[in-house]
Amino acid sequence: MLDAHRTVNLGQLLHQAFRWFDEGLVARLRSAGWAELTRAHSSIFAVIDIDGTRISELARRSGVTRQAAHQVVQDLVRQGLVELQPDPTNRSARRAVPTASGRHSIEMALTVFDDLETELVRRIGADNVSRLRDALEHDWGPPPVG
Amino acid sequence: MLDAHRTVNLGQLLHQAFRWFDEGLVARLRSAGWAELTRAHSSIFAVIDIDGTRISELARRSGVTRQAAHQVVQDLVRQGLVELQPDPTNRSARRAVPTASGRHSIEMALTVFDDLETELVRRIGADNVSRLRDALEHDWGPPPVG
DNA sequence: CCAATGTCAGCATAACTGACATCA
DNA sequence: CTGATGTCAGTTGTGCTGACATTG
Repeated sequence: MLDAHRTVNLGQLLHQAFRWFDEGLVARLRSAGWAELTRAHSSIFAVIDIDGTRISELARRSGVTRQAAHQVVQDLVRQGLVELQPDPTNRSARRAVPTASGRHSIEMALTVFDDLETELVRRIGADNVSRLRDALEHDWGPPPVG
Repeated sequence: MLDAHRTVNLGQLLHQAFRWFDEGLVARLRSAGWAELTRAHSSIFAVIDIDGTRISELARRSGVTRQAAHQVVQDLVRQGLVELQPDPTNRSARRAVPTASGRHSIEMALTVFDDLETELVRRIGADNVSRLRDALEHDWGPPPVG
């Protein structure tokens, strides 16, 4: 019973599943020409709006600090995938807005997401995938700390 | 349709779910006295056998390089949680074996895993959790690269 | 005065690649 | 000779905390 690796825990399983998607995404986008793609880039790109999003909002959505999101956005700017524009509603804020090239990359990424999910359906069945989605889309609330 | 954050993808959902478990685990083990615990430690501990495991095998199970696993094992040795013993079947190999203190930590971790899963059942229901498990325990195969 | 935002700097963690010695 | 294993060294990626200026 103490044999930890035999009793596979849910956290472990979720990690493996996440990596399945992450590796698939990065591998395909790289081979499609996005050479400098890393996980940090894709995780920001996964939550950006087509018409632009504040850095602090990107941080909240992707679950990292403002400073970490800032760094990734600066790199995406360097790669020509997003532009920083002033936020008309707040002069202390700026919006990260995808460029034409960035929008093209987002389209690619969304296509890859679909492909990966389709491939998963082929491998474990549509029922399992939809049940997986159902469970994950529930509100789990914050991780229990106490 | 290009609004990426509205169409939440499975990879994103899996990442959030993994972090739910990971943060819960680390928070509880830390407050139970394991001060130096990090994700790297727990991910190795999650796959070690009670009677010892080769470093290269730990690497394969946890999905990192031999060198990365080596580093974490060295740190676990420093913390007195595992010992390195010669492998009787192969003189170029060594087994990382949990100490008494290490076995105690593994027991704690397994208890926390159970608690977290129980808490999740309370939040999203037993049906959802068991369906989640079912889907994740299928063999997904390697991430599609081509 | 306070809260949110963006930014700069420094630091810690974690995993990587490369290289090499040992052993089956 | 080849392949697996362990190890050392160097490097990169990633996110963190702290601090500060600006804006609402």
